Amino acid sequence: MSANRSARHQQSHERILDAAARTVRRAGVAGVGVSDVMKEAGLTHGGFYAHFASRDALLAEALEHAGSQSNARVRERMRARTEAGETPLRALVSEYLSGTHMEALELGCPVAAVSSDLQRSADSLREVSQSRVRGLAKLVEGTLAPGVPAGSAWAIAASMVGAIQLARVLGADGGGNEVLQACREALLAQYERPGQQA
Amino acid sequence: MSANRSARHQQSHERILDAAARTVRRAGVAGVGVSDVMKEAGLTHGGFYAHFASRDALLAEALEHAGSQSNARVRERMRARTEAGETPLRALVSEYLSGTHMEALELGCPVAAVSSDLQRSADSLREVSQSRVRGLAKLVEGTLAPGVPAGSAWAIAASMVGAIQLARVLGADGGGNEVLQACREALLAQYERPGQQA
DNA sequence: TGTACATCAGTGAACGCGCGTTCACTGATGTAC
DNA sequence: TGTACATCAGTGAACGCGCGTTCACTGATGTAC
Repeated sequence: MSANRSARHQQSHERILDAAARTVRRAGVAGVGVSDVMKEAGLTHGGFYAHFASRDALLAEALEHAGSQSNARVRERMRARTEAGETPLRALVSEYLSGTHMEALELGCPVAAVSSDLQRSADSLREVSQSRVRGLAKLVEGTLAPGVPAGSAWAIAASMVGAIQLARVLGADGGGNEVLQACREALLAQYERPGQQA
Repeated sequence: MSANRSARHQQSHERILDAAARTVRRAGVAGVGVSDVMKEAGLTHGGFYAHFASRDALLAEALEHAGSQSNARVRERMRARTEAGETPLRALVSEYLSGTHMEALELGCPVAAVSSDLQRSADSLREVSQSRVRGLAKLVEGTLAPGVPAGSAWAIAASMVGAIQLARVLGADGGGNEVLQACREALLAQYERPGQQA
């Protein structure tokens, strides 16, 4: 069959990465344990070093993975909204600042999930951290109405990241939804121009 | 002299708390080690449990301490600005989103420093986390111009927290200052009304 | 003022535990003839 | 098609280390007379 050794190896690699990408968002950078991740991937800890040079190397790949995964997820959900007539900005804001995203720590935006860790991340994570942050800004930039200065992308990205974090700290039953709503309204009031189309 | 045993004990307690409040912001919740904190307070690790029931108890007190410390610091710096004629909102935004605050992780706002940790904080930290977040919103609320809806405090707090985090990830030489500037401008454009006074 | 005693903040060795990492081994898979 | 061999992904015991926590002890400080 087509399943040569390399393919099996690669499948395991991806399962490990997937588990780590979920774990790092759920438990934070310090909460990623080699044994736990391997167990979640259906393996034992000993085989880890056939896949990654070190825990640090795993973390860097996992962050990258979480970022593109989450990006793809948001973009896809946005598409349904823009096709229904929402402006790109409204689609993004509605998805990113949704109750669903607030509760989906494990599958959500890694920048929001671990930004405090990234602030002080070791050299091995610095690069991927910055590229994830820039990726988020790029995502926002693509939704700006014409005439809105490009620097606004940073203001919007910052609002979204901060809002979902504060909302998560308060919890859904502690005022989190009100925080999200206030931020959605503020962003749309300031940056959405009526009549704009995808 | 007036230095009875209780007073000495209390002085040590405060030095430990101070060290922990700095450490938790610099290194994150997971980065707080009992031995290191005690060493930074000029003591050995063995004496720790005469001061705190557990590491968790220290963390809760340290967060509280960091919060009021940082709050007092911001309020004081704001006073100089409002006395010079700035609106309270501008004073807050200028201080919170300053390069100084970006670089002063250890003495800055603990919500911004450890919010990712707070999102998933254990039960022992949940309460103090939420009260710190609410405290930040209260600080913002006190600066709102008349007529601005109270819910805006959440939008502003979220923007500030997110902005300083993204700026820190990028670093001063990686675009962090631009992020701060974009956020300052966005917030003032949306919420500051000219002619308002402290 | 001086001596004997009680208090108690702080010391440092020791503990059990879980972590990241290593390594000799197993056993399933694919290849050669 | 069948047998012998090579490859290599994954296993699980073991390691050194640093962590949070405990505890018997020290020695400085304050009190009693």
